[in-house]
Amino acid sequence: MANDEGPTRIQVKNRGLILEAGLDVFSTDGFRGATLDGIAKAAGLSKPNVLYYFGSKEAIYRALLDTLLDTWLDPLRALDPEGEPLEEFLGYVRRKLVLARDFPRESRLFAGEILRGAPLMADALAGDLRQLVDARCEVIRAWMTSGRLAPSDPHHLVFSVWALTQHYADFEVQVAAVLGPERDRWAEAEAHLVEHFRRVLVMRRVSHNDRSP
Amino acid sequence: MANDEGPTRIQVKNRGLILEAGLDVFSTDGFRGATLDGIAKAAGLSKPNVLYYFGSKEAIYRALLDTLLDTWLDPLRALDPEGEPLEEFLGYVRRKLVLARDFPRESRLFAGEILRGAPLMADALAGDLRQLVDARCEVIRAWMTSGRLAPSDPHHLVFSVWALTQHYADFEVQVAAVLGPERDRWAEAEAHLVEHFRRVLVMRRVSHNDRSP
DNA sequence: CGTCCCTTTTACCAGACGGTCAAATATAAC
DNA sequence: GTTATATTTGACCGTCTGGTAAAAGGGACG
Repeated sequence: MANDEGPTRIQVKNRGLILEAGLDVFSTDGFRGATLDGIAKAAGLSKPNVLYYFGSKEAIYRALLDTLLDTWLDPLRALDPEGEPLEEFLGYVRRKLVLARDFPRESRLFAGEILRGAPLMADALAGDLRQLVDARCEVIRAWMTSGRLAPSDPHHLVFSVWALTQHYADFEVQVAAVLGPERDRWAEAEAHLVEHFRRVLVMRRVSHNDRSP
Repeated sequence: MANDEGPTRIQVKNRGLILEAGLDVFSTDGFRGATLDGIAKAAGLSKPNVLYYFGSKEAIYRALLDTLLDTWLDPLRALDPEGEPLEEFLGYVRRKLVLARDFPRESRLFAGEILRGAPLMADALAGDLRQLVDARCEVIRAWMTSGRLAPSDPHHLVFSVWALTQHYADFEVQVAAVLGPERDRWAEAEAHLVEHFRRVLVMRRVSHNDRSP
């Protein structure tokens, strides 16, 4: 395996199989709930063979988390300071929702890690994540102070995007149980969220009797 | 233990200790991640002694879940069809947020169970939960059709309350990492959520140029 | 004091789990 | 085909885990 010319075809294939299987198992059972035997079976390999590619169960989990945060933050990263504020933000919401819809296992893996106190991600959260969020929040704040978006706390606004989009992936069984099998959860969610954030962010003309009965 | 006169004082005390310890351990480690030894140690009892009160690890977990859903739905149940719609709904949001703030372990326990596909709660979700939600959604829908709340899908509106309030409990480490230690997460969250839902729900006068540049 | 029942502990088990090791097998290079 | 290396396997180990059995405390009541 110590090789000058990078990974073999077989290595690429099997590492991929293992990561895929690991994503399946870790996202449904959590780190402690997952077993090497389970991952090995899901990958179609023997347990020692899995350990030949990843030295330990934790190594597989870490490898998954490493790529995860980056992908997960792409929609926020893509928020363009030069664009039209409202459409830019709604685009962010849509991209985040698409991510949740197309990669629910990744969403649940991430959720499980955070839920348990992020033992392996604390650094990334306080580092890369916080930096990116702070930077984008400054952009949003500028949009607000220039009167192009209704004012509110940018950080909590971002939290609300995370919460609302990931809810549909992380708590899918609950959403499905309440809505029933016929309704198209994801289509409804997109319509609802876009309208929601439109109402939250569109500037309205000040009207002294808006809140009177 | 088969007794005519209900549980002994000592039974009440120890069952309480075990449930409290179980809540601690299950909410941070999940069902599979939790161990009887861990629960026993947290409760200050020996493992067989724990099993004397609850026949199995799963029995402790079930006992916790059984009481959980009811408490968790109280704020929604308390929504009064006769009240003033907007304040009634905002009151619901506040009560739900207080619950998340004061009982984060319960929130995480619930989140973990749903995240893993709700193997022990599927019935409750499709039964009691769905019934209550459907009923309250009818109330909200009536408020909307009578023009006292801005129209939107009541079910997704309820989801958004769940998502936004529980986010602050379930992903507390992430919120804390991004906001830093100084800011008062819960106070800010309340202000932000109340304003958020106000904007979403307050009827605005129709204005043909609201969305024009 | 003795008896009954509730409670607690000590010792233990069978299976699961993460991981190791050496041998066997496949693959590529010459 | 031979050799060197990469891959795969079966057997195994120490530990952890949920759960059991039986016997030892302990308190209320006669």
